[in-house]
Amino acid sequence: MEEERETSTMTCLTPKDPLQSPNMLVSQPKKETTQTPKTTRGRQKIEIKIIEEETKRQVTFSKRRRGLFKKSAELSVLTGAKIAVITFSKCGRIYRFGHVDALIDKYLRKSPVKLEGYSGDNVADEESRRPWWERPVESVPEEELEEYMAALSMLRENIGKKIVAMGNDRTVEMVPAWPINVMGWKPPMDMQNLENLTDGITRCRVGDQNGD
Amino acid sequence: MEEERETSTMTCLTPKDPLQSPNMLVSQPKKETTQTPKTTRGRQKIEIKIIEEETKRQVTFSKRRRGLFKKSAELSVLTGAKIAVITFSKCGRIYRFGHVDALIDKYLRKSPVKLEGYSGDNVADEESRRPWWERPVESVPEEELEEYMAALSMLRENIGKKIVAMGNDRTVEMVPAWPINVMGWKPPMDMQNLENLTDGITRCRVGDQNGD
DNA sequence: GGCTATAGATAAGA
DNA sequence: TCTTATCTATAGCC
Repeated sequence: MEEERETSTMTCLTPKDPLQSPNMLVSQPKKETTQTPKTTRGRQKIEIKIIEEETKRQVTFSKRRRGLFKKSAELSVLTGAKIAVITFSKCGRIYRFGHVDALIDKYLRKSPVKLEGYSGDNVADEESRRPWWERPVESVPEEELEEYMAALSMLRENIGKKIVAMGNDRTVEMVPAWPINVMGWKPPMDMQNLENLTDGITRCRVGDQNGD
Repeated sequence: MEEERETSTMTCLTPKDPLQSPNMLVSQPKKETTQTPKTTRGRQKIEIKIIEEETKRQVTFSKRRRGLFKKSAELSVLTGAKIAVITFSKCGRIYRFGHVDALIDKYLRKSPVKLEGYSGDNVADEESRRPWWERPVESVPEEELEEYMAALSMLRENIGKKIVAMGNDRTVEMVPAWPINVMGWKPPMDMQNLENLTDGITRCRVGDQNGD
């Protein structure tokens, strides 16, 4: 892979291979003749760099975002992982995948509850490495916990709901019943469990079983 | 595409095509003969459903997560979008892509600053739909703003740094200088700008130019 | 981890 | 949007 088929590292519009006789389709016993009778150029290799052309960039963003979300959904279903994706398009439009709010929440909970006063990495005791909901309340400085939880629940509320309320600006909500709802791609029945993508809190502790 | 090549919707280990003469490689003028002399089965079509087998699932998670992150990086570079991906593997190990903390922060900022007292969706005035940093301070209830910002910066601090401090548990930090750092895939020079993935605040207002 | 061959994603063009 | 031809990701193995 990555075999550098040719020196197409400059532009990808090398003006060769001019598509002759555009009426021949597949299953043509193409030999080593230099001419390839095709109807289109097919997918061209592109350089991974900013696409300057406005229209082209939008098309690419749309296609690839769709692809990315589909991949996310597949990974999620195949492996049972919880996944969240947020994209900000170049001009601030937001697309989300997966129940981002719940995941962010979950994500934040994995952080140690101690904040400024956190003494460093030598806190190796199991206690601080557990998600807070499994931790005895006493092990946490009261004020911090309260503030933290308040912040969390506050933020959680907002993340999930308020974005939707902004539907009339350029922010786009991308969390339907189906994480992906692209045309021509209907999720198989097996993907129904994507619904629980971020439902509730998995009781699986940090370091409980094997890693993956 | 999606041509349902055969009824392989059950398992993917249909015991046919037993790999005969495994010494022939590519550029073989394969005709419509039923037998395909290959060295491997190649990629097999799989059903998108939970992979029960532990080992297999882990391998798939690893491969596909890598692919997902690569796709994310590409999308980001190609279109200039800011992207964050968080994955929780089945047993709580966290993988992040992109500067998630900054993006979450940015994401949160798009939410209306008013919290509990928020009067609903009828707040159509431009003011509330702008990111807060472009909003006159007077338009925001003082206490709320203060609390909100405090929470944000607090969380921001944590998200980025504390997770790293947990390196000795099963949580894995995936935000190197390079969003992707997979073996055999070295980012082209053009991808250097991934560094700024979430740097600073884009001055692009909501609804400023064209959407994408 | 690395290798093949195939499944799947997608750049161009219509 | 829809199609086509290619490029790229990855399932099954070692």
